[in-house]
Amino acid sequence: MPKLGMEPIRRAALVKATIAEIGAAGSLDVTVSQIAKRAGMSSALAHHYFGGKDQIFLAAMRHTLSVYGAEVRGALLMADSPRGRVEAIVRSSFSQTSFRRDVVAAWLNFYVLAQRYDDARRLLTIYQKRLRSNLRHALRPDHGDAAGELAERLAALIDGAYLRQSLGLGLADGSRAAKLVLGCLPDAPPSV
Amino acid sequence: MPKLGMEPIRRAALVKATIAEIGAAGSLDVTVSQIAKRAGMSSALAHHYFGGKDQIFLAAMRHTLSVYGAEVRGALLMADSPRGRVEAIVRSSFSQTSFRRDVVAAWLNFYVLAQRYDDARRLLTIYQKRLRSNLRHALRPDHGDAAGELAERLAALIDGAYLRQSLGLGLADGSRAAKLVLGCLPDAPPSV
Amino acid sequence: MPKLGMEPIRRAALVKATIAEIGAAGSLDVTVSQIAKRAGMSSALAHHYFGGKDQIFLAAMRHTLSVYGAEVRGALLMADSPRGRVEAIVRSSFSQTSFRRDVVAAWLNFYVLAQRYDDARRLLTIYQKRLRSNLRHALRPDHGDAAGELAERLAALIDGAYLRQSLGLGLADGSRAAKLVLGCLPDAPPSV
Amino acid sequence: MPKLGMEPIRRAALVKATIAEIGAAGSLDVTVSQIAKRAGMSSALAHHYFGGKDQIFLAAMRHTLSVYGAEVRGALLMADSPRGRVEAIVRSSFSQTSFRRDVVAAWLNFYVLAQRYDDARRLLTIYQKRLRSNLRHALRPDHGDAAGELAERLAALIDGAYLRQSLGLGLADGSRAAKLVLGCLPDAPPSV
DNA sequence: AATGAATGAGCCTTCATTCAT
DNA sequence: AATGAATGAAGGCTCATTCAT
Repeated sequence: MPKLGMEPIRRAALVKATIAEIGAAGSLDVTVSQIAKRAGMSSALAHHYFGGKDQIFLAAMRHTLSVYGAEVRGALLMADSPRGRVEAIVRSSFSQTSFRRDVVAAWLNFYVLAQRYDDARRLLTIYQKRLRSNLRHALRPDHGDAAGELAERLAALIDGAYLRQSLGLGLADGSRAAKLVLGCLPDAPPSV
Repeated sequence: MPKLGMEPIRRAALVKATIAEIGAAGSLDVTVSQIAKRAGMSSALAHHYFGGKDQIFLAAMRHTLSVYGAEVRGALLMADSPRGRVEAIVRSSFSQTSFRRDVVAAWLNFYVLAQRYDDARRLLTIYQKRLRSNLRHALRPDHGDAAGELAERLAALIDGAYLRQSLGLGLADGSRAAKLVLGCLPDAPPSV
Repeated sequence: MPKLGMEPIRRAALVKATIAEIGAAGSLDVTVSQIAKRAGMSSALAHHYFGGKDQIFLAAMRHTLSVYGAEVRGALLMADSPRGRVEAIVRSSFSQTSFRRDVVAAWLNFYVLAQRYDDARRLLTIYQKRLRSNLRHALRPDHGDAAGELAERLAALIDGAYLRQSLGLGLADGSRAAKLVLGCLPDAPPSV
Repeated sequence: MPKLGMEPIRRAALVKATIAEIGAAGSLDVTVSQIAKRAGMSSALAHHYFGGKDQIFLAAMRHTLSVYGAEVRGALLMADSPRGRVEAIVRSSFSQTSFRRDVVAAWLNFYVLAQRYDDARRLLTIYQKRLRSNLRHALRPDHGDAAGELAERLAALIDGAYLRQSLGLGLADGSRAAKLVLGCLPDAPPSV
């Protein structure tokens, strides 16, 4: 029963299915047919809307990172102190949307994708830069010149926690992961 | 002209070639033929010695992690203070053998492998446990009860730095990465 | 906003687009979508009007051959001597409408089509017969019993020139091709 | 039962099967699997030896034209007069090896292939050039300056006869085709 | 009249793996 | 010890065709 304006619906379904499928397989060795099937359509249609497997992956990446970005921005709006802003960023990283098993597995594989496709690398690089930049700004008021290095460290810690989670070892609880990361900050601002 | 004792030589060549090939491709999408070719033999022989592709990958993982482990042990022998031991561990993680572009790429893909094969997961889990354990022991004298959490944090930082390196963003210089990680430690032992 | 009498317009557009597309591709490996796009409509509509790909091809063939046939008839009307009639036929074969690069490429592919579809073979067979018959009639007055063989030879020469043209080697100039063909005729009628 | 030195055997079998298959289908719409099956092997092996479909086609072309070329050269050796040399060339073109139904169908499709691949075009162009050159040389002694034009004409006639044969109309008998072509020559040398 | 939506079927190609030598 | 030969299985992608609107 074909209707009009199916495109965005189909694309969204495929993106969602892609993440789920990568998560389930734990790798990019996922067939377009599997993805399409999970999304409830034929593989031909998936090709029709995305043009190819790579672009499906790319779209899934973009989606994942943009959802994460939106979550960070949302959390930042709620924060009312520098320290609160830092915590908002870190907690967003371990929210229930982003720290789910399959999303983390997909995220890990995006790093693999980035080794092959410039587009993917660019996306991840931007994400890394933005994360550090957000942290730096939030850290500056309390930590001054140390903000840069601290941001770098927090960011690396976040990624490290993700990696651990991907092994299924972690910290299943996002809030414990957040605590581990935040513990890295000097209790009191360096000056004053 | 059959030669004697070729087996260990062939296996070593294949393991080395596997890491190089994964590094070059940036993913596990590497054919046995490619690996065998780089190792200077037929793909049939590679199968003969390892039984299958998965086992080649596993062997490459084992090799990488065991080299790393040996390096850590070696560095620990040289250290003469608790703090020195911590630094030894961290520095080993960023040594020129382990922090090379292709080795890091391979390492990243081992995490992907771990999603699929229990053997691989076990290897990585052991590595993670041993790393934390080593760090904990080295930290205990100076940091007491905080050692556990600090070890966790240092370990995550190391992995995070690797991830960054895999994007080619890093810290090409291992010593800078080490500094970043070590900076996480309280300058002075908590209790004096 | 349905329009009336669109059918002949659409069909004509599709036929024209088909020849152009075959000419551009140099083969029958042309998708219905390509044809439809060039004709400014959806592929579904092309199917609606023609029923299927084969029939689109057939229609393009019919059109090409019938245009050629019309041109020959027109030229014959102008001729006022037996020899003139022969020349008219030959010149029509190399007219600017028929001897264009893409039309020749399409024509070549019609021979391929004729290997597969009886309808196509029938069309080409009729064209061949008619060409020979026209030539024979025009040759009879001057060449008597030799007319049959001469007709056969002229017809083969024409096709040979087309084949050459399809390689892009030709005789880009149709008039030179005509001269080559006509040179085959004995300068003076055999008897008298 | 794998043996050594299979490559030339396999390649030859594939080339032969390709011509047969194209001949049977009447077009290039032939799958690698069909060809491989007829040649008694898997399609994977066909790819292994040729690298791809196009190259299989190219090889079939090369083979066909080189067999034809060899036949012409052989016939020329036997001829002992200029006129005999001309006849040798023409007769070779209609020999039982070259004028078979399937070979002619394949030959026709090579012209189609030439529209797409430069390599194919080059092959056919060379064949055309060589044919004309051979004819010119053989005609020169008897026909002097007219040799060029006569050669052109004979060559076109030969191709035209092939085209007719491809429709299944012809001249099933090669010797009648040869007679038709040779009849184009002035009975007596122009100057005596 | 016209089209976007949708799919089943099929093809080229790749690859891990096996086997006889 | 070592390899060329060989294949089954599978995947990405294309396309003619149909259908509901």
